[in-house]
Parts: sequence; structure tokens; C-alpha cells
Amino acid sequence: MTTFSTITDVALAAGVSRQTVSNVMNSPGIVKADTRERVQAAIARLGYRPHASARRLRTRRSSTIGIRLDPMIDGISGSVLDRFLHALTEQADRQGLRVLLFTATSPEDEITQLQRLNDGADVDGFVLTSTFAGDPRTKWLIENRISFVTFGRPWGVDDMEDPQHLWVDVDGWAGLHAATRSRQDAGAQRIGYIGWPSPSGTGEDRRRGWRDAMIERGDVTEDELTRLEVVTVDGVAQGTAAMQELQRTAGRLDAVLCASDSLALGAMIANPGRLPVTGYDNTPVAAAIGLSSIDQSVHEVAAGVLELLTGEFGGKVHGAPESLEPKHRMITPRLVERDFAVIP
Amino acid sequence: MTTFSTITDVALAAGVSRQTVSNVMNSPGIVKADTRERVQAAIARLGYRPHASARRLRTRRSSTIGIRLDPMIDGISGSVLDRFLHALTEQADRQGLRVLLFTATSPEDEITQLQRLNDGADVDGFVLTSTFAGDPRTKWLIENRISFVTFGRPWGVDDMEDPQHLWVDVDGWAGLHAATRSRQDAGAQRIGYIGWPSPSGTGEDRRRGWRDAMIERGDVTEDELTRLEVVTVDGVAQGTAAMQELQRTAGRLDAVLCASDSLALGAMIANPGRLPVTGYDNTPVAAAIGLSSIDQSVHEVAAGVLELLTGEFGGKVHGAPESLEPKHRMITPRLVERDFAVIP
DNA sequence: AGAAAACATTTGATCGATCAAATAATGTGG
DNA sequence: CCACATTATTTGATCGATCAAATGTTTTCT
Repeated sequence: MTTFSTITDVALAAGVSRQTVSNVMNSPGIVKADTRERVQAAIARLGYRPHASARRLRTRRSSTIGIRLDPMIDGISGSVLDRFLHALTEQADRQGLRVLLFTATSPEDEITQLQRLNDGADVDGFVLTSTFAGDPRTKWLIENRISFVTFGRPWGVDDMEDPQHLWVDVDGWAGLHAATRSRQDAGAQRIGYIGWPSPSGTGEDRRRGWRDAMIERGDVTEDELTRLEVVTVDGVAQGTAAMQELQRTAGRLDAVLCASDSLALGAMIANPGRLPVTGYDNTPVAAAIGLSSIDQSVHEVAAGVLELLTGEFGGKVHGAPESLEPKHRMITPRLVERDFAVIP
Repeated sequence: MTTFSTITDVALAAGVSRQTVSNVMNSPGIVKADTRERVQAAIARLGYRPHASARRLRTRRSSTIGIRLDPMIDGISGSVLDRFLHALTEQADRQGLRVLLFTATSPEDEITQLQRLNDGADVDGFVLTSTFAGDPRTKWLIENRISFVTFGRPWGVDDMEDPQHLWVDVDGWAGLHAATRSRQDAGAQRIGYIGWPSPSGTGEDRRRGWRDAMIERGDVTEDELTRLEVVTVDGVAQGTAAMQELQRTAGRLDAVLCASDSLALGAMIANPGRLPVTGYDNTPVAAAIGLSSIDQSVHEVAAGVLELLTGEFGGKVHGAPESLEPKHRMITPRLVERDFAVIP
């Protein structure tokens, strides 16, 4: 029961050597069929489970990836990272990988943690979220040849093509472009946009999606486009204020797109005319309240992250990348259209 | 830099033996002051970090706790567990404990995972969430003498006092009792309640908080109390429907309490009269929309869980409990009052 | 049939730390 | 100043697995 057996016990029980048992588990192909079956029977009979730490000590591989859990920035949008974490854990599990959490209070502190986990052979690699321009973490990881993948492209000038930096990101441009198109196809011409102030890589990316689609269609002049845009920091109350400003200054409005669900929720509150409002992130709130939104497809992101992290050898995290060609995945988000019938 | 040093390297550099270095790290008290300093200097100079797996192999202790991440039950309320996870990771870190995630598709599958992690010496103990009556997981853990603490009391008949089962829970009764009192003190007499159908331990607990407070005050007869209550499964749309039903059948209403924020959000939508509505869980949505709610104080819960898991010896997860007195913590939730100024 | 090649299995060493017991250094009392 | 207790440090063994190389077995080919 609770007494657990070692590889030697199994070897004894099956009448073979330790190494053969090890081979049955790690490279079954090289063991003769009938010995293999005998060993497998013994494994099952004794309920043998390999001792993870012993294996790690020997192989210098932990089959564990580390990810930082943000200190809960309150707000609706925080949940995207939580959903990503769910997806990552689920898919990592399927590949025999474990997910280890850690926290940090600042990028510098985070580097200390990264070092600790790496030196202690606790993890084989890291998944980084919420990257920003000039991120010291990626720089440090590259310098120390530690493998990692970021959810979020590197926003620095040349970093996008850095072959050392593997990343997966969601194409915010495509998301907003599609959302704009969808509204236009439904007859809207004057589509407003509530976005974030610079500098924000993601914010600018999304904004351009809307802007490009508007210009392509040519329903409004570039001058008017400026008046259809409001910039504000994230938040529900801020969304309400921004919507009110749009209504004062933009003239006729056929629809409004927002850089986040928080803003969209706020916008919808100051929306007596029942304009279609579209948010970003497809958070539970959006679903609950019947708000159209752009879904980041965290499952695909998680799959991409693991694929890059394990390389061609599924299930094993490989060392820092050797190849010179940049590796990344750009995920196209999914537009989820809803009728917001709920708020009366 | 990247070449990492072993305990032997440090010993050589400091001119002492391996064991002395080990002692400096684990029981500094027994090492003479000046040798200790010399060793510590060498540790710092070489940037030595103990190899976690090697230590685990020898000590049979991982300083890691396992927790299952639920497969993202969509909905607003799921976020409570996420917030708990944040809090747990943060506080575990402070005690030198790590948090390892895993997933499972069913309670049976979860037991398999528990066994794997335990046999592999991956974790020292577990934190279980979302317990239910007759939970097979706790039974299995107790039988196998594996230490664990649940977030959620055991709902079985005698289990509450089982000394083998350590638990932390939030006093839903107290939460709803306080919320009811607060409304009453503000002048409300006829307070409705939208709750969950039986059997639900937590649901019944919350419901009784409201009911007891109503009976204590005696503003309405028990007969009327029945008409002030509606039962429905969780969800925003369900909350809206329930609210409409209450308005039809309950007569005058001064306030409404709900078993969850989802229900409360729904209730508020069908609420032209601007009745005060109170939810449960204090989710980001409640904050965003200005909904009163009951906060589960996940930080306190996390602290309690770790306290029980590590026992008197902070930082180390102890074995299965020996003592005969039941150990648990009941956390009183915090009522957060808000004016819902947002929906116009 | 005999030698070489291919395949199957075993043996000893090792990963980096801690435990348990042995030895060395220091302190105390008569 | 020596015997003895106390404290400080070192040595060898060990945790459970895998690696690398050695040994044993079967197949292939001339």
C-alpha cells in the first residue's frame, strides 16, 4: 500500500536487472517482448512508481516548467492569464510535464526566482507572461542559456526576430480588424474605438487593426477617424467616461470597439442608444452579460507554447535554442458575437 | 556563471567538509561562528544553490504542495479558486514552499494523480478544493496517511469532527447573516433570497444565515419567508428569471440577497426598482459593477491552510496528523457594501 | 561450422545532497 | 596536568534512478 517499491524490487520480482526495468520504462523498444511483458506485470503487481527526484538527479531534467503567477491585479481582464494557466496545465499534463508556480514582486525579484528554480534543477524551462519592451527577464534568460517561451511577443525594436527568443502571441490586429469588418458588413460606417494610452505594444496593435480596417473601407476620412477615437487607462468607470466623451465629440456612432472587456462593460453602461459594443478577451463577464468580444484562444496559445518549449521531441523540454531561424507562433483570435439582450 | 557548483565545490573553497557546508545551511546553530562565516562567504562567492532533487532524494521531502486546477468551469464564480490559488502561492513562497499544479477529469482520476505525485515524492501534501459529501479523495488520502488540508469543510454527517481531516472553510452562514442584518439596519424588512437547490452544503449554509437573521428579527412570519425565497441553479440568466419570479410572488421587496455574484448580476438586470442586491464571492464583476458582495477572504483561507499543513513546524509539511482533536479553521467572510451607481 | 555483427541484458559508477557514526578539537573539574 | 564530558568537524554509506561500458546471447553470412 503505502510502502513503495523501488526499481530494484521490481527487478527482483521479475527476475531481471535494474537496468532492464529502467529500459522497459524509458526505451521499451530495445527490450525483448516477453521480458518486457514480465517486467510490466511486476510493475503493475507491485504498484511501482519511479521516484521523480531520483530520476531528476540523474538525468538533470525535471519535466517541470515554471510560470509566475501574477499577484492578482484585480480586474476583469486578469482572468485571461488564469485561463491560460488552466489550458497550459491541462496540456502539459498530457505530455507528462508538470507546472510549478512562483511569485515575484518585481522583474528583478523575478529574475532571482528564475535563478533559484533553475539552479535547483526544479524546472527545465519557463513560460513568461506579460512581456514588455526592454524586458530584463528575457535578456537574462538568453544570457544564461535557459530555455523559455513567452506568451506575448517581444516588443523591442529588433527583438521580434531574435532567434533566441521563442514566443507565442495573439494577433490583436487581426482580432480588431475582423471585429471592425464584421460591424461594417452589418452596415456600420462610423465605428468608434476606445483604447489605451501609449506606450502599449498590445494597445497599439489592437488600435491599428481597427484603424486599418476603417481606412481600407474608406467610409470616413482620416480626420474624422481621429475624432472617433478615445484613449484612457483600463477600467469600467473609465470605459463609461470614454463612452460619454465619444458621444459628445464623435457625432453619429454606429458601433464601438474597445481594447478590453472592462472598457466595453463600462461603455455599455453609458449606452442608452443600444449601440453594438465589442470588447476584448472574452471574459466570463462578457459571456454573462451578452457582450461581443474577441477570444484569445488560450488553448491554442498553450499548445504553441508547449510545442516551442519541447521542440521536436515531444514531452521533453530541450535546451536553449541553437537554430538561427526565429521561432514563434502567431495565433489568430476568434470573434465571438453576442446580442446583449440582458441589460434592459 | 551558468556552471553551477555543488556542495563539494563549496567545501573545497572554504576548506571544510561537505557536511559542514550542509550544516551551515540546515542547522547553522551547531557550526562555530567563524567557520560558518567562512562557508557563507564561499557560498556567496560561488553562487551556490543546493540541488533540490538531490536533497529530496535523500530527505524524502519535497517542500512542495500539490493542488488541482479545475478544468475552468466557465462562469464568474470560478475566479474565487483562482484568487485562492494566487494567495496560496504567495504565502507558500514566503515559507519556502512550492506549489505544483495538476489536473484531473474526475474524482477517480484525481486519486490516480494524487498517488502519482505522492509516490514520486513530488509533493509533501495536498490542498483540496471543492469538497462534497462522501468525497472519495479525502477517504483515500486518510487511508494512505498522506497529509492534506481541504478548502471546504467535509459535508458528511460525522466527518466534520474527524481528527484526520484538517480543513479550512468560510462561514457562509455568518456572511449571509451579516448581510441580512446590514440591510435590516438600513430599514429593510422584506428581504428576498435567491439560492441554490438542494443538496448543496454551501448553499444550505448560506440560506440558513439569511433565514435565521430574518426569524431573529421577526419582521415577517415564517409563512411569508417561504414566499420570499426562490431556488435556481447558478447563472446570470437564471438570476434574472428568479428575480422576476420574486417580483411576481413575493409582494413588497426591500432588498435581495443571492447565493452568488452570478445570480446577483442577473437579479440586478431585472431590477428596474433599484432594490439593493447583494451577491456572494466579491468577484471582479461585483467590484466593476458596484454590487455589494460577501468576500471570502482568500488570504486568510490560504494562511489557515498552510498553518494546518505545516503544523507547528513552519515551513515543513508534517506527516498525517497524529493528534485526536479535530483541527480546522472557520473564516468569517467580509461584507463589502457598494452603491451600484453604474447601471443607469 | 566458425567468425562477425546485431541484439539483449547486466554490472559498476555516478548524480548531489543528508544521515549516522567516527574522529578531532575544545572546555571543565579535581 | 590528566581524565572526561562537550562541542565541532569529518568520513563513509545511502537515497533511487540512469549512464556508459562490459558481458552474454542470438542471428547472419561466408
